[in-house]
Amino acid sequence: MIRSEDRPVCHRSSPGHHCEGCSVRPLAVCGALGPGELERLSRVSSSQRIAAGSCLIEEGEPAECVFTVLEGILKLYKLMPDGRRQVTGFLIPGDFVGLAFGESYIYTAEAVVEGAACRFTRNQFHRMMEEFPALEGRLLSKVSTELAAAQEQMLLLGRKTARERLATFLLGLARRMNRSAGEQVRLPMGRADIADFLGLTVETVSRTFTAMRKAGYLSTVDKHGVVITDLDRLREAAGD
Amino acid sequence: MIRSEDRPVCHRSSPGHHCEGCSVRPLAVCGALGPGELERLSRVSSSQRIAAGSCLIEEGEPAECVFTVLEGILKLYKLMPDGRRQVTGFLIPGDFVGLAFGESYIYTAEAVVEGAACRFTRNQFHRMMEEFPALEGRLLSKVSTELAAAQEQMLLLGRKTARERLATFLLGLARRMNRSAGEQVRLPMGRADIADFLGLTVETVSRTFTAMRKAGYLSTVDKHGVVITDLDRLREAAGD
DNA sequence: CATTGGTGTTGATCTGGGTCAATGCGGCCA
DNA sequence: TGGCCGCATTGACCCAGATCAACACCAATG
Repeated sequence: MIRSEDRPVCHRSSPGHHCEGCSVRPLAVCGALGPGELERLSRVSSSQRIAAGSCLIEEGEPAECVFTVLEGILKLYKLMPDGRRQVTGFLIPGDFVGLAFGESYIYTAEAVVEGAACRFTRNQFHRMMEEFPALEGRLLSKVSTELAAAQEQMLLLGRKTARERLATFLLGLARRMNRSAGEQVRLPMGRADIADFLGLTVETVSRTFTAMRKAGYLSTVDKHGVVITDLDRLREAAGD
Repeated sequence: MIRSEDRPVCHRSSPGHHCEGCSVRPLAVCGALGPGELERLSRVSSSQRIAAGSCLIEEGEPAECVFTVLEGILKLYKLMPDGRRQVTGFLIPGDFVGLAFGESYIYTAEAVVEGAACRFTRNQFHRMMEEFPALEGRLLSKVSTELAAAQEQMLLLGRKTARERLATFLLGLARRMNRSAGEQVRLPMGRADIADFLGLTVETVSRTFTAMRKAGYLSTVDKHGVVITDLDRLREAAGD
């Protein structure tokens, strides 16, 4: 296991950037704002690169900032004292990070691949929400979507078999990445991350991939590429 | 298993009620509003009783209304086609029900014991939120809290042992009901509901209760009462 | 080009919790 | 007062997935 002192550190860049030209804005909470408001937003935000394997925020640390993912993939996870880990989700550009009701972050957000995020202090973001209720509305909608996904994941973790879990995961990923059957789905995360997301071990994930390959549901390209070759049967294997 | 056609039906009462006098308001989203605004709210809401075992909303049904729990306990759950069930949470007075981004409810809300709820149509509630952003703020805060609880539950379902799950559940319940060690915690739900919440079977829940009783962590009063007799060891058993 | 370390796969074995089945135990109604 | 009926508990056995161990496959490094 990688401990925090082994991980690369986030590089913090200067705030000289422009929200108007931001390509993820339509996807993000900031999509709620008009041109004049974006000017205000630009002044209170700053972008930063995130090296692969580095943590944007860490569970238990004081929650001072919130972020919008600009680029890359992040994984969110919680740890138990003995090292058991549960990945609670993967974030893609446009997603919001850092919601913490209380003083501290309740999960760690670690970059799976190199990326970037847009940072606000919680205070400034709060002020922006008070000033522009549309921002709060967008955030509510984002958080609600996340809650729905979390409930779906509880069903997966509480009641699905290993095969159903992996099938559900792959279908969800394909849908989220707008891939249809036949197209390649990229899995930027490693087997350990998938296992910790699905509540399984790496061995079981690996065996289940092999079983699905043999059953003809899918083929794997290299260790990060999957092609769904029989969508119906994969759907059936997902069980719901 | 109880199918919907066997269940009692919700009784719908008239809208003649007053938000000002509402005892759960301080806990609920409506706590955001002032006296004049409550007058408006009274006009678009109506209260209804919920018989034990009846469903306030059902997974897959068109999502027309949202609710605040006034009284009683509800369980939220999702079903798989073959009947496997995951309880995603229990609601107490002040909690909000019915968030559904999309056309349909994504879970069923069923009364564990007889209770009551305050109903709004989604449209009217939306209009109220646009008019009074503070309402949206309170809802965001409620939903964020629920999301945090859902992430905690993912850790439980994905990574904890049966003993850890039950210990975590009991500690959470005691905290939520403001009970300290030595006081009785009431479990209005049956073993099947607990099992479906913790991703276990009734047999395992029962065996784990027995093991904890024998180990001296707790004693059971009747089948719905639990007294935590050794808080430290129960905390230790929760593992985190 | 050999070496090493990180990641994935496969095999053998073990076990926590599931499954199946019997029994206990009130509460309720006739 | 006895006979259900709906839970909860307990016991015996089983199995999906965990654990432990070996090995394969690069990519990076000297």
